[in-house]
Amino acid sequence: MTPAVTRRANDAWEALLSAHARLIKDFTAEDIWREVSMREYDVLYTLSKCREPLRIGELHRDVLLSQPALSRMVDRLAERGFIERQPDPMDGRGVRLSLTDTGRDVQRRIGHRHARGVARAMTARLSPDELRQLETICSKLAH
Amino acid sequence: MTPAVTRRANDAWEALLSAHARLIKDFTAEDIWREVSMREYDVLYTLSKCREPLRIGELHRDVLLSQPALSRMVDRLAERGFIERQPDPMDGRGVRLSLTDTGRDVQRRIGHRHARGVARAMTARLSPDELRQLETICSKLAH
DNA sequence: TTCAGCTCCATGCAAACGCATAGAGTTGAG
DNA sequence: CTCAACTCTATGCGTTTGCATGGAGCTGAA
Repeated sequence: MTPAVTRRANDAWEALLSAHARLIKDFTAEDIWREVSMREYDVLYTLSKCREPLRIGELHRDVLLSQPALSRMVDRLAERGFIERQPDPMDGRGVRLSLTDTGRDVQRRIGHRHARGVARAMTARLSPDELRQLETICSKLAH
Repeated sequence: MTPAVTRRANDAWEALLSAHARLIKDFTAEDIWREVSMREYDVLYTLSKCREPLRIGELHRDVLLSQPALSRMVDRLAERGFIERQPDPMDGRGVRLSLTDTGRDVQRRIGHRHARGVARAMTARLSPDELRQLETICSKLAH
């Protein structure tokens, strides 16, 4: 690997990091996180994408939290009536998580408002073509 | 804004978020964070880029931490001898931060190893052209 | 010059985090 | 069948975080 490519890779990572930080700050500043924090929303959103109940371990692959932190967040969200924990009939160690009706409702409501903020921020800075490129490239990075 | 563009914007953001989470996890797993955590490194790195001492407020623009959290992280890093706080002669409220020699040394050492990990991860998934596109697009998002 | 309003950083405090580890359940070699 | 090794989730504990706020210093209109 040439020094030039190494340099380019690091510049790209630094830019990604800056973009992420900037956008997270912008989105956090939006006044829609009264019911759930952005991190909690992330969990609800991930669950909303799956028809079948998710194991905590599977959820952990998508969420940037340690397993214990995620376990406790699930505690709180269950306590508040947003998600439901059920023992996994296939595996006595496991837990199956699903949204409650309330949880699904909250996710949809917050999600709708959040999505508008995301669209506003992204389209203000990028062309449709750039949006497509970004998604393609980031998808490669994620897998 | 058409629904299709809104959709595209949200897909791009979701991909960016996934890529970020995945890479952060990968980099965190690297065995180079004995002396400083990745978040602490981020502060040292930001300071290393600036010739003149930085104000905490300026640092705060680059780092994804609340102002109080950053203030305390600076405390700890100063306590450990990595950075130096000096009163700002121009502004009695302000503090000017700079790396100590030790801090600069640690930043360089960790930075070198980290950069190799970054290059490895990024070039394994993206072509040089994609790296360039990613940097261009993310730079637009960051400003 | 004064002082109300602002900016900057630090601190009190409760919530949330990560690391290490425990406990319960699964799996596969013998 | 047995049991050592492994997987999955939860818990103990010290650290770090964010929110609310405090105190000191700046600034500009009166």
